[in-house]
Amino acid sequence: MQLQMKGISKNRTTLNATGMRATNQRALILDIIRKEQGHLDADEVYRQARKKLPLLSLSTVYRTLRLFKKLDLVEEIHFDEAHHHYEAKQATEHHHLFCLGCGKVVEFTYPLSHHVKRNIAEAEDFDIIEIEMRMTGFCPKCCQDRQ
Amino acid sequence: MQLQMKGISKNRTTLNATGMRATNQRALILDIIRKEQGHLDADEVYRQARKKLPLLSLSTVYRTLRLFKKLDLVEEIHFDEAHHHYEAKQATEHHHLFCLGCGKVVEFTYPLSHHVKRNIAEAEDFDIIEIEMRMTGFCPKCCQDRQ
DNA sequence: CTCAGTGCAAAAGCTTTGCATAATA
DNA sequence: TATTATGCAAAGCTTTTGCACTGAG
Repeated sequence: MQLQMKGISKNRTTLNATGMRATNQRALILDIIRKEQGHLDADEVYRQARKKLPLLSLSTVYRTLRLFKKLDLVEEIHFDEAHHHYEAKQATEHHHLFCLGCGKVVEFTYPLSHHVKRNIAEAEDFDIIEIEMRMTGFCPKCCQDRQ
Repeated sequence: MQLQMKGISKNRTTLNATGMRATNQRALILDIIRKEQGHLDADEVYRQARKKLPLLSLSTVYRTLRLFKKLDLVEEIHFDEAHHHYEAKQATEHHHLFCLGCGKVVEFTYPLSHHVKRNIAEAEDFDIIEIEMRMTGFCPKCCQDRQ
């Protein structure tokens, strides 16, 4: 069986390039995460994916997300909530603003990496792989509502 | 029943000041988090606390940590692991380095807040409450081991 | 054809909740 | 004494795992 959807075949190529098997499930999940602007958690990926692959199991979603994370295809973000959120790995470094009022997530770029990586890594003799800056606060709308 | 331990009575004062009841459980948990340098998770707090209060229940630990977080007595940190870690609220802004090899956590200070808070908050019209920078990588020892 | 990947169901964490009891103010 | 907090047990969520079956290479 071959799925014929926009972007899917490109994803198959991506998957093949990593040496792992390009299954429909994996291609679809990668497609969903790449198309989606937001920051999906496992269950949201699952619900979206089942529209096209109704037999898909939640375990496969978890296994796939874990795999993608290891392969650096997706990034795991840690909000206040106990569970994880995922987004497609992007070229440009960006960070997250989390609104305590409405839960909205805003992405912003900030040239932190080069500067901090050099300074902190030297200071601490650490080999830095990743930087994640998470800011919480209130978005304009919620600022108003609180007054 | 009154516990007589170093620091506990001071914690009772802290607790009373917030308007909530100063129970032995709360005083002890606050004491443990304040004395501990590391970043304890709920279960670690529980195990330590039971040495002195053997009947303490894990639910109380969770309820207390949630309360302390709301009262701004502790800070919740998000590592890769799915569960939360807690540390006593500190005056100086600091961030965390997490070693992917051995799991060690290093704290470091970096004057990020003032600069970023101003710049990003303006850019995004957000009212920033908190900044958390989390870096992952390999500590000196694990760097060596990997070669 | 072979082995990696999947679905299902069950288990394993972590965290929250309901309720009777105990302790604080 | 009037609430508030606790302990226990049970439930709720998110995530992982075992195993037989399916499908990609």
